[in-house]
Amino acid sequence: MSLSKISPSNRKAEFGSLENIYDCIDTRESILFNSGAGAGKTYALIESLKYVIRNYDKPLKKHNRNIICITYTNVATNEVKERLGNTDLVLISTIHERIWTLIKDYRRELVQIHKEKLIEEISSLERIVGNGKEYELYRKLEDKEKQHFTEIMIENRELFYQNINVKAADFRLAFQKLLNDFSNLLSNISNFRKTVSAIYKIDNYNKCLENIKLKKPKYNKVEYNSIYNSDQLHRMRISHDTLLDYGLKIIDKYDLLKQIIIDKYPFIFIDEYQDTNEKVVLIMNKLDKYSKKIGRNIFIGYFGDSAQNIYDEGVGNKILEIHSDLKEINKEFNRRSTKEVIEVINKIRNDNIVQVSIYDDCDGGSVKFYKGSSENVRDFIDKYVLEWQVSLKNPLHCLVLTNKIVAEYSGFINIYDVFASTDIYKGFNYSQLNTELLSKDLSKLGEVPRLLFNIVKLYNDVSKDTTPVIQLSPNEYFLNEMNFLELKKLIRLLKECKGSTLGEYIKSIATVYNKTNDNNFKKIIEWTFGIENISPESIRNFIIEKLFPNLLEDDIEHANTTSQKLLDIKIDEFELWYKFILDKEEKKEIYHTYHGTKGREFENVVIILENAFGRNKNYFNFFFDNLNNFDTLELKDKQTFEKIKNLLYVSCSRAIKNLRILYIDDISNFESGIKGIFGEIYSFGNNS
DNA sequence: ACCCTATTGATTTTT
DNA sequence: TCAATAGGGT
Repeated sequence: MSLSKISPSNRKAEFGSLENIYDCIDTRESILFNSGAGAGKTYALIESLKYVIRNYDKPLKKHNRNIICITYTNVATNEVKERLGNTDLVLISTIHERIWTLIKDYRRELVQIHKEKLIEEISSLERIVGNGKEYELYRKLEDKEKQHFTEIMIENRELFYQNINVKAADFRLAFQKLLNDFSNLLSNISNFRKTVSAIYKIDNYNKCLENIKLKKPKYNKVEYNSIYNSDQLHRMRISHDTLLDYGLKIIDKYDLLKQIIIDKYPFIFIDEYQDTNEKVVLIMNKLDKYSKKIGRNIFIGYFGDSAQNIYDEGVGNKILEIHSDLKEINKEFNRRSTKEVIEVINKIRNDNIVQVSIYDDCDGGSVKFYKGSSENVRDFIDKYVLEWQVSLKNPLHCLVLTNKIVAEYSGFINIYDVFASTDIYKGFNYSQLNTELLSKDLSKLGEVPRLLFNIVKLYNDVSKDTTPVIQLSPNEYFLNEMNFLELKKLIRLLKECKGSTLGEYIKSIATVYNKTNDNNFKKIIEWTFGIENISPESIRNFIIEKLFPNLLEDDIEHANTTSQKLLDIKIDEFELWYKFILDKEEKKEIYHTYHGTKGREFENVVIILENAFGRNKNYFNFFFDNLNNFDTLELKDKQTFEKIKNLLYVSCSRAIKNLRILYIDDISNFESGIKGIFGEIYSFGNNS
């Protein structure tokens, strides 16, 4: 077995970097702990938390104080909780949850900040309408005409939203009569939509301000709910970014709040600092500086790696400009990968952190770079499934760029495509699709995906005899009440439901449901579907209603065929999807997006690389092309370069032992850049 | 054939 | 939001 022997001197050196942190904790000197991929950053974080618990337990408890630990994702929160063990001294959560608990009781102050935000938004919208080219036609109207037009549009909101996704010609048709006096405004529909949206927003915000002023119920508090991805300011609802915004504002504004936080939470730890929002760092900086001003002590520890900053919002290496006077501690050991992998990832990051393995027995891995084409991808993966003798327990992990490709290779592209063609997920809401259909955080599932999840769960649980019956039930109490005979009858009924497609399965369930008088069965089915009237039609209507809100007569056919397509998909495909989001795939090769692998590690990794990413047709080739002339690039290009570098670094550093890269575009223009990092370039497939 | 404008369709990730 | 394309006008 390799990667197991640590020499005493390395062990001592590693402990040394921990001791550096401990010293800073004792002197309350805030730190920036930087370590490369696989350095055991989370380990250092956990050990630091344990150190604080060990040494400050009594005084903290005596004054009812806590340690705060902030992570970037819910998954990471759970991991830290698990690894740290049970303690009520440390409050572990995501930044959003923490900030919200800190500020939510300051209702009046939040409403005040909300009012200021609304006023700010109104004037910013008015500025945009006053200057933007898209609003020119509206701007040219006389004041009276503007008012008239605004009145018409506000009266016909529903019609507007019904037509929000229709093609330009149909949109024009829908509004032609209504806007006879303003037909020139309809010359460009996208501009028209933009203008009207701005008008609606301004109107909403003004009405909201009015309601706050009149002290109407529901307008006396601001709400944050993590399932919304965007603000609904006029409904007093804020989303993730605005929460941080309000947090920063309220902490900036009220010294008393700063003091309370400093008093109650003298130790704050932040995991993956590089991807946390700038505003969080601004908040921490304010707390740090204020604590010094009033002569208190607070320790803030940032743990992360600026070379792994892959999200645009993340603060990255700007952190030192925002939060000054941080003591930097670097850790250069790698406790994840073989030396062959480490050598390559060091070349990618190419900065002051040059990792060495902590293990004496760190060889035995391999890295190879192949050129090929998109037709070769399957063969390439198959080759390594065989060659590396991967198993269900130790599968091959394949990194691709988009969720769509993940869905395709994982075997549920039909599901993905059907959802992508529905009204609520196409166009503007496209990004919502990945959240609501593919998120492994089940609380994020959309309404229809949740319904499908429940149905497939039932199917899966019933077909597997090993599933404890208890899991089928809405609550344990209800099943505990059942006697053996009832239980047997229930299981028999559940097994009667069959079908090879989703539609057939639903039909079969509905048939049994309407035939039987077994209340236990009925309860389970009602709980699964979340509705009381169970019939193929009612389920179908539910799906259509949710996927096509504001349905127009003309589009009913499209909605019908789309929902039929969904119902015609094989249950087997839904099972693949179900196991994918549960992270319980029973396959020898498992697909991820590059971004989705953050913080994880796999023994064998294949990366499918290409030029394009998102809208950018020249992404990864841009990186390899400019490896040697980074200094000559413009600022913006430099930032792009760093982002690509970080993404490549994150993906390649997931590998523990073996790493293969297949580049599926022509690389002849930047071969030397690739060779500089990966060494020899091999050919795969027939285009050599 | 060319120019300009309008329309359409495509995208990573997290809270 | 933005780039590619379709379409209309000359």
